[in-house]
Amino acid sequence: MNAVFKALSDPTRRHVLELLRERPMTAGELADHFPVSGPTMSAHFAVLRGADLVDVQKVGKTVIYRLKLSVLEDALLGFVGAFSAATRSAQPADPASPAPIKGTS
Amino acid sequence: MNAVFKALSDPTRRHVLELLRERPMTAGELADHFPVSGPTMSAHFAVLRGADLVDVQKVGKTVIYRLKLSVLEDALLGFVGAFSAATRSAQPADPASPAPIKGTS
DNA sequence: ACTTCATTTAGACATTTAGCTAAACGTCAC
DNA sequence: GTGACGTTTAGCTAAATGTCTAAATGAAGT
Repeated sequence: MNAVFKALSDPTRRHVLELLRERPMTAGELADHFPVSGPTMSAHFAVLRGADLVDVQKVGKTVIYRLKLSVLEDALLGFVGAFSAATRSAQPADPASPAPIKGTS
Repeated sequence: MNAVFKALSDPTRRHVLELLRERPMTAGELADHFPVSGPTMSAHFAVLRGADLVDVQKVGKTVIYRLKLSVLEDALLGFVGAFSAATRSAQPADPASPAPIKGTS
């Protein structure tokens, strides 16, 4: 899960995922969308693979990348979901009320 | 939004947010949960402030941090939400079907 | 005023990261 | 097999990041 957030911390990689959201694409096709070198893109792909966010399929001399949506959803929804769930009942969020602080008593 | 994902890329900072999910806490109280120095925690807090993920309130000689849930939700749900929405109608995700690739034709 | 406590700032250091070029690897077409 | 193409690996540099200790700041208590 850490790997997923690490992968998402780079704008280029997030954009790659957004492109893959529409349809699977080859490495070269993805790379065409960015002003960086091929090897740099390859490194980004490696990070996405390391986070298990993409599936790889070699077809001839091209490599097709495919989004693994469930992994992305599990990580992000799992994380933010815990917050929302736990907060529907607590968290006054009122700037005027100091709210109890423990430990510094 | 980039700042939010950058902030979330570190496990310590994610853990801080999870602690703040329960209730607001002072810097020192938060720091007690981690095996790193005070200044290191202060740097993490600065990143969270930079991402606008926390509110700060100085009370006497302590500083109270408060989670800004809406910012977290907007970033994460906004991002993953676009994926899920766009995908409910497309994305076969079937390993057996190559799916059409454009550009390499 | 002096001290003490909570937190941040400053400065240093090691590691990681994103980027590059050049070279290697695999596959296809000839 | 040779050459071209798509992609990755290797090796490098510059910048960013996480960590530390020491020092500065600010508020409270004596």
